[in-house]
Amino acid sequence: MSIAEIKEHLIKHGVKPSLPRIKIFEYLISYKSHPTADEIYNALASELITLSKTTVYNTLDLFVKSKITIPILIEDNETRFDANTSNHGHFKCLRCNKVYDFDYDLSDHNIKELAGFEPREFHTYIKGVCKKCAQNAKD
Amino acid sequence: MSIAEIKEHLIKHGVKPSLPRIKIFEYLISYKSHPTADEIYNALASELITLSKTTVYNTLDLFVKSKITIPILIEDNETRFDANTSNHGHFKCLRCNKVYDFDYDLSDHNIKELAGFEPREFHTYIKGVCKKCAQNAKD
DNA sequence: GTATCTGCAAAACATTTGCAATTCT
DNA sequence: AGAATTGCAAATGTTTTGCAGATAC
Repeated sequence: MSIAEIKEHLIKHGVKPSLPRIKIFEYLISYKSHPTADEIYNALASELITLSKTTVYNTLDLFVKSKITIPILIEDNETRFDANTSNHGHFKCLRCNKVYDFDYDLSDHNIKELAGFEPREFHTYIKGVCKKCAQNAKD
Repeated sequence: MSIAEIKEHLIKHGVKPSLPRIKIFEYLISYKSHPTADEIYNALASELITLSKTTVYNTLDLFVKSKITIPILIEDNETRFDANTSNHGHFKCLRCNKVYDFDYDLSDHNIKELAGFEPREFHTYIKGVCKKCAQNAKD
């Protein structure tokens, strides 16, 4: 996604495309590392030298409310963020702590017990050991 | 589960059955409300008048390590706990904030993209509006 | 020129840590 | 006594809030 496309994307979802907002969104989509607010702040602070963590938090809150970013609650002491809002799963490696995406659309599965509930968001998380770490352990 | 059965359950999983531990575990299984550490503390403080939050946290950590309790990370500012360790899903109502269980065994579904990953824990969360709240909105 | 956006400093809140007191065997 | 458990007080770390200054339209 180019800067122009990011701007359009933000505007389409009612978010005024200020520089911090564009940069934060760009970071989310180009690194796909599901960063924390702190990681985003550290990554961008050298470029946006007046950036504050408050703005990072404000911006992420705005993105979540505007449905262009979803919070990933896979670890209890940190919230991670993902600009891929399509239904998919997250896999967290217990060794290297990286968070990977995987294709899985929970909403595709008809969960009979939900009868009566009106679902809005679907979240699928798996924890375990990733391929790389499992391989390293064997070496 | 009776007190005697709770004791046995704790011992079987390597947890010495002290009074705070028994009471905290009893609270988890009898209320099934997926309480936070704070809610557990408030519920038990009047009975166990010397109870501290540290002990609640220590005990919950011990339960999680001993695999007799799982942390529920459905909300970013709170960790909830569930003594039902079988694979199942959680539904959080965005209106009344209650967390409900539903039958869903993610591990039953063969997730092809996981090839190479070694899964250990499966978590399924859905947010939306529960039956009761949806009904009230119509009244 | 008014509304929005940004960012500093302080506050809030859940959780963790260090360590001393207590309990259990 | 010795080991494990408990609990107070302080620290930690993330996120939120109040408000003032900057920016945009």
